[in-house]
Order: sequence, then C-alpha cells, then structure tokens
Amino acid sequence: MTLSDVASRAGVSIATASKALNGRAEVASATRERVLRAAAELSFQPNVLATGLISGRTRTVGLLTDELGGRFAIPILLGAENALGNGQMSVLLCDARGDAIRRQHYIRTLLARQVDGFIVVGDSNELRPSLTQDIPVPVVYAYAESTDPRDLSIVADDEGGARLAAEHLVSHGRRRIGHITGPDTYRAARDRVAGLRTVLNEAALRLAGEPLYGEWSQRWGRHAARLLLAARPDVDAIFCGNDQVAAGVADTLRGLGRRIPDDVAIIGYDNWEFFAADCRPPLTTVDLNLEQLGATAVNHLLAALDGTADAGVIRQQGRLVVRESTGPAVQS
Amino acid sequence: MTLSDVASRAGVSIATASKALNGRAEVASATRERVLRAAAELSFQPNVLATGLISGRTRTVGLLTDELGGRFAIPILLGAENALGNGQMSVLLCDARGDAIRRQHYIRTLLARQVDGFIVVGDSNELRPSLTQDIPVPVVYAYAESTDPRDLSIVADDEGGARLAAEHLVSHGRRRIGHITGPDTYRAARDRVAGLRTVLNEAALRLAGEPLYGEWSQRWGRHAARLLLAARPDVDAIFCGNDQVAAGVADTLRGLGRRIPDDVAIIGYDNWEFFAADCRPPLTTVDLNLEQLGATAVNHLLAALDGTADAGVIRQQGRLVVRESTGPAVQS
DNA sequence: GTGTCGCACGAAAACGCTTTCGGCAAGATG
DNA sequence: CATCTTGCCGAAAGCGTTTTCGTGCGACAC
Repeated sequence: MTLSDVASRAGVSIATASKALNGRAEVASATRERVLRAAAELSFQPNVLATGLISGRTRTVGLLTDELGGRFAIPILLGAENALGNGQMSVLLCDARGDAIRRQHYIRTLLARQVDGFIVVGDSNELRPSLTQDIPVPVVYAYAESTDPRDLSIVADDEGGARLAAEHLVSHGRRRIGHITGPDTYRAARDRVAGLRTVLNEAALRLAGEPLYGEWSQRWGRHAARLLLAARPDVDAIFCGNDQVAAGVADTLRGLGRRIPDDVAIIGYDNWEFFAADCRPPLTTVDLNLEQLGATAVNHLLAALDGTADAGVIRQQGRLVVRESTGPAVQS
Repeated sequence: MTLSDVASRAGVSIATASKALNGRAEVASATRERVLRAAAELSFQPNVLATGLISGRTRTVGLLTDELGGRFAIPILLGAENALGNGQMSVLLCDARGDAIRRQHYIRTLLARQVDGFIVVGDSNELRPSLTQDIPVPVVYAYAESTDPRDLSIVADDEGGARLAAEHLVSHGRRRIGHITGPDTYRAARDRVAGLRTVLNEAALRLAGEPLYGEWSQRWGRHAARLLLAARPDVDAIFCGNDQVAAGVADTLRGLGRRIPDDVAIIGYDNWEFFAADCRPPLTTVDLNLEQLGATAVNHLLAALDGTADAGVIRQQGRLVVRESTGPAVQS
C-alpha cells in the first residue's frame, strides 16, 4: 500500500508516481493515466503523516473549546468540520472545560501534533483573552471575540438579529413591546437590547417597561412574564432573549388566558428546535446561523494559511424563522 | 527545535538523545540527565508525525459519528475525549451525517491519517452494520450495537434504567402506572418497556393500559397524557420514555388540575437538564451516564491497542436522579 | 599480562514521501 | 549534419525520528 507499490505496478519510478498523483506538470498524460489506474487498483492511500512531515502541512486544525456541552459550540463545530472536510482537512478536538491549565496543555499537545491552525470557540460571547501570542500558527476566534483587535474574531450579530425580530413585530402592528432576557452580564443580552431599541426608536415607539434581565431559563421566563403583565397589562408583544425564556413566557401567558399570537405575540432567540418548534405555539425566533459561523471561521483560517490573514471582528448575520407565535394582532 | 539540536547541545549523538528521551535502558544515567536537561532548556517537542510514522502509533483515534447534532453523541464524545486526554491521546472527529458515502470517505481519511483505532458512535441505539471489515485497526462501537457479535459494543442499559425508574415508583406506593414513550421502532423504547414490565410483574402489578408509543416530543407527551387519562382516569404514576415527553405530560396534567406528584407521579428518562431541571415541577429521571459510556469505550479501545481485545456487548448502567416530580401519593 | 565480558555510545539504515537535478531522446532550427 | 530546445523521466537527497548493529573501552578473572 505504499507509493513504491504503485510505482512498480505502473512500471515507473517512485518519483514519477508521486508527481503523477500530485498533478505535477512534468508527466506525460499516458504515464499519469497508468499511475492513476495502478493507484486505484491498489486503492492506494498516501501516508498523510509523511506527506505532512515534508511539506509542512498536516491538513489538520485544532479546535479548542471551553464548553462543548453548551448548545452553541456544537453547531459551530459541525459547520467547521464540514467546511474543513471539503478542503480534505480534519479537526482535532479539545475541550478545555474552562480550565486554564487544561487549555495550555491542549495548546502544547496540538502544537506538538503540528496542526496547521487553531479555531478557538468561546463559551459565552464575552471578550476572551487572546491566545495568539502562545500559538505560532494562525488562530481564528469563533463566537467569542478576542481581546486583541489584531486577532480575527467571527461572532454572532446579536444587534442585527434583534433588529430582525423587532422589525417583524413592528411590521405586524405591535406597538407595546416588552423584553425579557438573560443576565445583563452577557454581551449578547445587551446587544440584543440595543438592536431592539434602535428599531423602536426608528418607529417612534418606546419599550414597554424596562428590559427584564434575569437568567436564560424557562423558570425566569415564567416569572418575568407575570412581572411584565402586572406592570404593563396592555403589552401586545414580548421579545425574549432566548427560546427557553420564550417558552416560559408562553407558558405563563397561556395560564393567564392570553392568546398567542392574537393578544400577545412572542418571539424567541437562538432557534433551538427542541424548544422553539415544540413550544405551544411553535415559536418565531432568530436563528444564529452558527453552522455558517463555523464555516466562515474555517474559510478565514484557510485564507490565513495561504498568507492572506485578516483581522478585526466579523459579525455573522442571523435569520428570522417565522412560526406561529407571531402574526397580526386580532381583536377578541 | 529538532532532536539533533538537543543532541548537539548535550554533546551526544542523535541516537543517544533519542534513547535517553524515550527511556531506553542502554544509556548512562549521567548522559540521560544531560540530554533531558538540554531538551528542557530548548523546550524540545518531539515531532509526533515522524514518531508516529516510525513507531506505528500516532496516539490518535478517529471518532466517527452519525449525528453529532443529536443530544447523545456529545456527552459520549466528551467522556471519550477526556479519557483519551489522560492517555495523552487525541481525537479526530468526523460526522458522517448518516450518509454512507461520507462515512466511507471519512474512514479512508482517518486511515490515511494513521489513527490507532476507531470509536463509532451510533445515532440511535438500533443495531448498526458492522464496519470492522473495512477497518484494519481496532474498533469499538458506542451507544449503538454492532450487528457483528465479534465486535465490542458499549451501549446504555435501557432495561436496567427502566427498572430503576419503576422500582422507584413502586417503592413509593404507586400502583397504577402508565407508560408513554417514543416510536416502537426504537430498541431503547422497547427495552424500557421490558424493564418496566419486569418490575411490575415482580410486584404483582399490571401496567395501566398498553404502553403508548408515539414520538420523542413534548407535543406527543401532551397528547398521549390526555389519551391515557381518558382511558385510565385513576392512573397514579406515568413513566415517560424521555424527558421531553415527560415535560409534555406534566403540562397536560397541570392543565387538567392534577397535582404532581401528589396525584400523579411523573418520571422521565435521559436527564436532559434543560428539560428535566426546568420542568414544572423538576423531573425525576434516569441519567444514562453517557460520559462514562464514552470513557468505557476508550478504555476498551486502549486495551485492544495493547492486544487484549474484547467482544460482545457491555451495558453501561444508568442512575436515578430524584427531583420533585415523584414522591409519595398524597390524598387531597 | 592476557582474555572475556558487558556496558555505553554512535554510525548508519530505515520509514514513505517530495523535490531537485541531471540525462536522454525526439523534434525543431540553423 | 550539427546544435539547441523541449518534454519526460528517474536517481538521489532530504525530512526527523527510531532502531539495529558494530565499536571501543573499562572492569574483572585468571
């Protein structure tokens, strides 16, 4: 199963076989044909290790995450793995579990394995300390933004996503829109509030009450919905910071006899199918396009490997997924 | 940063340096000392590629999954990655997405990268066609059982898990226990029914109605709960095939004014925190111990690499997680 | 003093591949 | 016919490491 087997079967030298298989020019097409046929017949697979050893490219990238268990890392990983597969590359996966020692250990391990580059996936979308100075190969940050502006970070466009949601509500005639979301320590939560406010201002509307910051859980959604309805009983739409919160809100509204969406429209965030599609009623929500985000990160990493490195922050646009929890208001 | 740098700094030959670093016997301890010091000073990292190329061990295993997006593959992956990390090994991740062509492609790719072994993670726990004849290195099947009994499969002990749940209900005095679960095409669903029936038989009880097979969704849980209550209004406990179904069941019961757990106890399966812990009330459920399952798979793979291969099926035990949806029955 | 043994070490081969470079033959040009 | 070009090909070097095998040297026994 080695190159020399192929070469002898094709009746050429090892060197010629190598060139033929790699598409080098200096090989007669008849010869190339013979070599390719021989390789196919032997189902020859080049030994990537030796290849990488010589050419300096292992066609492998390290993917360093901090919380694979969370629901954001996986879609990014999927998108990245897919994009890398198209380029015949593979991903070495390491989960540092938020531990700095583990992270350093993994960085060393991956470097010892001669990975061509790194993708660092954040565990929330706060700023995260740059690792670039520890890593002599290209690095791209995904989901969370690096503290060093000379790095390249690909993050979700939370402000834009919130604008999509808000415009959807406003265009359906909703005028008294409340907002229930997660902890205000999350940049994502704050950015979404900013996007929402922008759209309301443009429509000469005001947010119904202050944004209710809490946690990313159904429980908080249920509780906050009661608070909001007590303070602003006339609210006709609630934009929620994620789908779990929205599911909780929907739960409380149903319990209080409000019709969704006839009386109150609800819109979620994240498009986490298990919650959004299985909610009563199914939730309109914003999809983060995380797979695309992973693919974008890979493409920029590949570009960096080719020497055209980028820097700064790229915001991956979201996409509105319309289900039954929004629609025009209906008088009872 | 190569071995020859270390050798010249220590004043020995490359060969001696190699032996010293690899702990071979035929090196004077003073010399070994010098080499190790030199290596440390240069922070030398052996080139794993060349190492693997020669010694035949790349310290890498391929993890082949069919649906990384599902919620079972991730914990297994985490457990495996952790166990491998302890052995200084890494995981090359490939997601075939249920596509046979992709799967073959990935197998070839991983083999070209000289992985030492494979872990094949199933996407459901049906039997899955053995891939072992295509793969010249050790293979361990995780979560789904291979069709070939000569393979080694590590699967979740669904029957045992169901017994845990049923015994919990029976020991709290529940006597009219219903069962709502997913499609009967799933071996997991059937095994859980079998476990449940075993316990009921031992307690001289009968299942309240037939098991209701449907889908793994909240929606089905809500619907099936109404069916069950209509047929058997006296039911005092419902064992659900997973946590989503249980959440739906809880939803319907609350809507119908039944108290949980005073009137009806509910027990789920999977311990999917987002649903189980955030349900109203939080769900008692069975944890599959999937991380442990991944670690077990790795340990058997490592054993196989050392030549002590195993065969057959190992069932990974589950564990009951008690929350508030079960407890003694209370007269109203 | 001579012979034997064992230990520590280094020279060199081997691994599978790419790449450089030189050579050979056929055809083009004068 | 001599010369030059061009197109193909193969010998060989090189990558960084492990491993085999041979060499030299000191210790010890006689």
